[in-house]
Amino acid sequence: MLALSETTTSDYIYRAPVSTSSSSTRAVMGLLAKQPVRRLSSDEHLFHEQDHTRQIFRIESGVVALYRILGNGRRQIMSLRFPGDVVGLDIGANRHCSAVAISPVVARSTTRRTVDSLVERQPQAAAEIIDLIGEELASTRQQITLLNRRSALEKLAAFILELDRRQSRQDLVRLQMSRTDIADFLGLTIETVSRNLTKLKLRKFIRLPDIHSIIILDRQGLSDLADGDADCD
Amino acid sequence: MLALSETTTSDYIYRAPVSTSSSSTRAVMGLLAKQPVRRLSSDEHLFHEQDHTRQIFRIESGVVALYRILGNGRRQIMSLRFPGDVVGLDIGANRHCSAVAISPVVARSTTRRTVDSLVERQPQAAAEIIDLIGEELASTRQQITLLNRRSALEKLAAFILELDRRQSRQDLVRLQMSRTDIADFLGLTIETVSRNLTKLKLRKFIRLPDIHSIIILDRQGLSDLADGDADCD
DNA sequence: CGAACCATTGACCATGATCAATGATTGTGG
DNA sequence: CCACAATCATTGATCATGGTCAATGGTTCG
Repeated sequence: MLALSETTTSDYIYRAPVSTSSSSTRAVMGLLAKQPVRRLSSDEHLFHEQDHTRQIFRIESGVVALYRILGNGRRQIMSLRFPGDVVGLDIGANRHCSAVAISPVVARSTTRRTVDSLVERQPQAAAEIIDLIGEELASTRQQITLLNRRSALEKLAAFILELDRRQSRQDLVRLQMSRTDIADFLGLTIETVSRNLTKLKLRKFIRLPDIHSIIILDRQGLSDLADGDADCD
Repeated sequence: MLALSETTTSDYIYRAPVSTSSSSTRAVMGLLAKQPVRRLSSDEHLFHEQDHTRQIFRIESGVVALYRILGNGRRQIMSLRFPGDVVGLDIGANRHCSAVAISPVVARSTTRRTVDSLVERQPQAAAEIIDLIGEELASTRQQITLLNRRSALEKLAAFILELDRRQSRQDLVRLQMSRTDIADFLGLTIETVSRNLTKLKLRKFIRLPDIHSIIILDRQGLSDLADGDADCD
């Protein structure tokens, strides 16, 4: 989905956040930074739900979706992971979710084993892992508040702002994914996504210069919507 | 998890699961087990969203809700924690959610500082913490699949089965919480909860001997509903 | 016994899913 | 390079689920 030649440089490339947060060493991140890059094309899997062994990835560019297939056959995207994010750390017994590139992705990866032995040599690295999983937990909780009891319009407003935040762009948001991906992430249908994007456009909150781009015109308006402080429908 | 043969009195008390899973030492759990018990009554908070310091609890009996207040004033319960579960480990920067007892609760608690110094002395304890947070992550993801794209009836069926699993009862499920709590957990209104409970009753999937108890009559039927394999509406 | 709270039930309505048709964009082979 | 196919996005019409408002019933506590 989505061509995207990274030739034209960073226009389509999310930037890795400077340095996420808090504490600890950067031992695990440092380890990952030394790995060779690996390129995945759209729809290529990082790992599957049922995999026993699981590699650990750090995303350099592109978007990765963590998803699960529900009983009714629907795909629920639990989390979107962007450049700078680590994917696959949530190991242990069975974490049952799959990871797939929903845009061309560049990532560096290592094995669980390597990370484990790193922790053995540098016990403080465990604190970093705890931080990283904690971030994933926070993002998953955020997803719950995004999904629940919010109208389609509110979900989309929040989604656009989140993308913008992650891309550290001022106005131009690159979607880098299909309407289906957005729908599966927000728990909507593609029709509803489409309708509410045009609704945001009609309200002059955004412009849609092309199908994979959004220009934010009224950040405050979007923000009010996303927070549920909306004045009306 | 489970087995539970308790007698008399504790009819309303969940038992802690024997030993959750997998790996590592039980150093943190051991530390918690040595703490004095603390009793909280319904609606008493373990901690608030904005708290800086945060204690770490192990629930002995009762139910704790992790929740957040959304912009529209609604309460979203992100996670229900039962006996044997640890609450408050998801520290780090700001995890922004509050924890409240929604039934009388008995818990043991310690401070973050104590756990940290334990990890300093026994680095392997970090692996246990990673496991515990990983469990919380898994449960939060489970909550997403429960919330999203499921009908009210499906949510309730899944909820009842989950409670049953946690109480290791065969047929009798003690709710130990109000309809409002259930609604805030499932992302529904109390009216919808009520209506769909009676719908399950009419279909002979459950009985409702009293307002805080459910008797499972057709586990397979509930299971089919919860998995979305349902035959019809 | 009455008051307060919680749960149930009903009537109505709005949001979003579904079904269906049309447009737009991309990819492929002649 | 164009034509066709295939995929994806948009828009419309209809309907069902669940939210809201409102009234009633049941339980508990003073």
